[in-house]
Amino acid sequence: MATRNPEHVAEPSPEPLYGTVTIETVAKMAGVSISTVSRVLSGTVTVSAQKMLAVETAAAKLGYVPSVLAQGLASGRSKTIGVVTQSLDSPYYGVMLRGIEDELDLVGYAPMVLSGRWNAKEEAKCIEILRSRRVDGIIVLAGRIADTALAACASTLPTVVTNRSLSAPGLFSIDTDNYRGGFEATEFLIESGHQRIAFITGDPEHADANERQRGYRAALDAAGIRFDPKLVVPGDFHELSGLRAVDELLVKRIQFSAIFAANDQMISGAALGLHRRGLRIPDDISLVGYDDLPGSQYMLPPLTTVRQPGFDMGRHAAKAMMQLIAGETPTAVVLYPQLVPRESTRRLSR
Amino acid sequence: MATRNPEHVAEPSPEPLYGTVTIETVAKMAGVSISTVSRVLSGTVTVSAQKMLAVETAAAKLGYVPSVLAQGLASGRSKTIGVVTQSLDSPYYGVMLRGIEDELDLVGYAPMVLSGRWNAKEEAKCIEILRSRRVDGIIVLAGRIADTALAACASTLPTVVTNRSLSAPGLFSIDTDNYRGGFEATEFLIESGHQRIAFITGDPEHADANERQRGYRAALDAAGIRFDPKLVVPGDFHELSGLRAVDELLVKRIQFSAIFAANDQMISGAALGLHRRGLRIPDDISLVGYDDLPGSQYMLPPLTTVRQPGFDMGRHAAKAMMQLIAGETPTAVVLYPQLVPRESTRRLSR
DNA sequence: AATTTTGCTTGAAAGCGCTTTCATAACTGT
DNA sequence: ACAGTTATGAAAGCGCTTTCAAGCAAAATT
Repeated sequence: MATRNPEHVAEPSPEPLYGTVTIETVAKMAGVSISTVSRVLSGTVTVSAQKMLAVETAAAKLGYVPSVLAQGLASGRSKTIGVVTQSLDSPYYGVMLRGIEDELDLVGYAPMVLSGRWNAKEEAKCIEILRSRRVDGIIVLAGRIADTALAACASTLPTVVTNRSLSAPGLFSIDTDNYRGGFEATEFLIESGHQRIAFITGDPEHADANERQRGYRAALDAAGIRFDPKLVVPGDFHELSGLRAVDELLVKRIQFSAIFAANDQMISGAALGLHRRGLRIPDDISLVGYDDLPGSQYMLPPLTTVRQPGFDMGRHAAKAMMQLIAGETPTAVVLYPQLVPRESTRRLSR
Repeated sequence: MATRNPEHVAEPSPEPLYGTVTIETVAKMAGVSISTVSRVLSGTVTVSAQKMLAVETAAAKLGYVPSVLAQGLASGRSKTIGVVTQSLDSPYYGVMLRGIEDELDLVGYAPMVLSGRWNAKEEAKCIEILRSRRVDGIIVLAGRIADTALAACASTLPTVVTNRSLSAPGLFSIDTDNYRGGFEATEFLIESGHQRIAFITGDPEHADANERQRGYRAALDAAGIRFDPKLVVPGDFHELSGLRAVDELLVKRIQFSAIFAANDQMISGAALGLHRRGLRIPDDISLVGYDDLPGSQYMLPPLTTVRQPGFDMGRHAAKAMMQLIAGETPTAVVLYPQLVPRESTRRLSR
């Protein structure tokens, strides 16, 4: 909206170059001090309607975009929240990121997402980078970094961690009841008549995976089914480990009628493994996953799984972060996993 | 040359509080000026070995982490590249993000990823936000934003756009040959004996989707197969639209022996649609997708698809950005899509 | 009615933590 | 001894926020 009339323009700057227009430019054009411009923009202090209008007009005319960098330096708040995820292309964490982004967007914050590439060392590096960029807080999604390291981080910067439970000053953790999720999944299978239920574990470094396994075990106990360690096969959350797990089970000729895996991705691998051996789902083997990834309802057959409220967890993590920053104690919310029965399981009649 | 401090002993400072340790703290402890500290840290100018050591020791002892914010303000370079993606949980763009992150990491830059949520307006908003944060450049992944808007952006800030081809000053675009990918996928099907090949389109706002369709059409022509508009069903890149497309095809009783979709996600939906109707893959219908998402090799059956070098595209986009920032003209690279035959297609014997 | 108090708007100025001239001082070599 | 190098510190910003105190009009006091 810049006037092209040269006589009205003081500076011969027809194309307002970004980065060139500063608060001072606006102040001059509006005929006020930069303090006033700052006040109008932040809206913290009352400014006369007349000057307010002048400033707003000038800012609009110049296409003024305040430098968040400068604001951050001056105010000590960068309006940025660092987020450490496992991988930028992880479907599960992706959903959580969406929740975080949505929530932060609402309050004028932006996330800076870095990935730890599934190892604690990289995560620590991410945190260091985020620190150097003076983020106002850090959200760690799951994370393999040690609890102590996280607590140390929290002692100097508001920190929120998801998918695990621990407490420390300045630290807020948000988790779902993985034990319960594991229990319900297993229980569902048992109620459907399954007795020989294999379990593919997640990465033992992730507490949530272990909790799910504990739930599996407890459901077995509750039903009076003897726990058979041969039915538990290690996995690492990725598809390939699910495929391998099935191979192992089959090669060792271990009997089972159902598989419960600590996440959907591994079940997906397991499904392929079964397919390769000519076994059908759910006719021969029933499958239950964990997470309910966006793609899981499109698996063939659609996967019975335990839904993790990833999006909501992301939102809550971001909300908690804002509260932490405001000096409040975040309100603890309880998020429950929920079994979503679909078509990868069948009732065993015998 | 003598230390101003009679006793050159540093403060104990047992718990170095982040944000409290500034360049000045380091300078004092090392007994030099802040200029020297800055020079040691940036390594741009030679500093005597003695002072260098003193500075490095002090910095290490204090746990000094420079403020990238302040550096950015002072130097005009924020060391941050803005990235506009479609959605933070999109599997395809996720892979590209990984490529970008990896490459930027190498040169000390960090990405700030924002998502346009599949619409041009939000994308424009993202760009505005990134601008306000004074990013040194913007990478747009695909994007629905108008070419002109992108060109305008590029005129004031180094810009790289993927998955589409256009040129403007300060703008670099990197794309794969979608026409060719579409052609090869279709050709593969034709060579396997298929004649009635349905096509599920992508979002017409994305140029790459249209190119793939053009390739489909061309392959048909090349083989002398009459193009039947009834075989082309609209999609929007998401799974559900693939499911709906199959429904439509089936309800209308249109004959076809294969489906080629503009991306893997839609094929996944289509597969479910076929499954629901009792049709088997590839026995009854052959399927070819596009992208080769991480999960596609675990589909049941594993999907024949056209691999997009997403990771490499991300890397090259980031590399090009660095060149743009350095004032160089990015070296154009050609990335080719590649057909990956798997098990969702079968040879038609007749 | 005259004067003091209160409350509000406003500009000047001091940073925030760095980079980057610029000028000075300390060394070279000839 | 004089120009030519270097290493170094002082100081001027970068674009904002945020005291601080001044200015001033309205309200309260005498």
